[in-house]
Amino acid sequence: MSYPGLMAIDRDAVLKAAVTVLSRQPTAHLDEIARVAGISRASLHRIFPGRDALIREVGLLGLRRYNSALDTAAIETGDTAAALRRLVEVLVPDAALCAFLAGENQLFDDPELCALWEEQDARVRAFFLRGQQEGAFRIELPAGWLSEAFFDLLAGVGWAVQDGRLAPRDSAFALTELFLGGALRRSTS
Amino acid sequence: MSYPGLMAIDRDAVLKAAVTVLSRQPTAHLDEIARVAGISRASLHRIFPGRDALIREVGLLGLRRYNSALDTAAIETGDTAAALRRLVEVLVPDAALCAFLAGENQLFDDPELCALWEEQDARVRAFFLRGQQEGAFRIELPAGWLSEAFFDLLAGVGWAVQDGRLAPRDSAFALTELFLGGALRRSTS
DNA sequence: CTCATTTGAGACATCCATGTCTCAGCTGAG
DNA sequence: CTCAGCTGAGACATGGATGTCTCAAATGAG
Repeated sequence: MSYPGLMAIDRDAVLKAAVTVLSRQPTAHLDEIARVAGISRASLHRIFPGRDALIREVGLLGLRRYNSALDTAAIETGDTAAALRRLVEVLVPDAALCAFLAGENQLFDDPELCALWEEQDARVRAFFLRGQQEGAFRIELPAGWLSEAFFDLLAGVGWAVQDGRLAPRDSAFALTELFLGGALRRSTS
Repeated sequence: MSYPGLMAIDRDAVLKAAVTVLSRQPTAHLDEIARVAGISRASLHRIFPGRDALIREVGLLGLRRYNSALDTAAIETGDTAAALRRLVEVLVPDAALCAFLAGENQLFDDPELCALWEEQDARVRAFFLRGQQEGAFRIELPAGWLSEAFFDLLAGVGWAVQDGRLAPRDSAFALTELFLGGALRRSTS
């Protein structure tokens, strides 16, 4: 007998494969995605009704992961700089997923996804605003820009890691240090 | 009588329109690009043989602008931090073009474009390496990562400005300050 | 083993963007 | 005005990805 849960397992594996392919090549064919996922195009169609549905699911997965990362890092709690370091640690493994989100602007035509994103982005903006009010983050830079730039760098980490230009081991450090401390060396003379 | 130069004028205007559309929606139809450019699809096809040719031209334009920006900013000359500030000033007006480049990974299938990019990226990497050796940039962060992160942030500026989330007037400051100084406020207590 | 279920390979049909063509209208030089 | 050339609108063909189907092979429970 087959139980409905079986497909759920496949779904996750397929979604993961889809992220791998789509984050680099948003226009990749379904054949390619199916190949990387190790299933046939027919089975891919059995799991997801069509391309749009697949893309949407990947987007939803990304937003859910991002949101749960905000929870796990407890960004509303305690020192904001420390919270950001936690957030990076949690988020870096899903950097490719965020890279996909960053590159797929068309995805926000969907009202539900758009609303979800807006909600989460507001949360991150509020986080940076709190950090500014508490004196941790610079006030010359708009909180909205900090939020967006952080996400852009996260996506950049995702691309760099996938292409082998950045070691996964170093990615969290590279992101945290550059974003928080900047490229400029502090004069220690 | 018509002179060959006339089409060159149209080319630039069309390319500019194409950048506007494609940087946000890489899969935009030619009809949409033609509409934004204010010409018919037929004329668009008269200027560029096809979609691939158009995309390629936009990519080439981006690479050329990026390269000439490196020249204009004279990144091989003098203080590296000051050079980076100059580079940002020169590059920010073309941020949308860089956003297009950042999102169009498939573009580097073309050997010529790929070689051009590699050449320019090496130049930027050398710039950051020089800055590190001169004590201006932090040595904990790989020069390659600095180069890539800079470009990612530049693309982020392009997207943010196009969507009205960042004022063009503030974009150079936002980019320079975040990249060089980071988000963390220096303790002045 | 037996049978129900699932999967994969392939053959279609369909849709849509692209590429090509024609022709009428406009423009600008003479 | 006259005419050559450019442009836009639209029709049409084409190609390629997608969506749907069938059937044989593999799987796996009993």
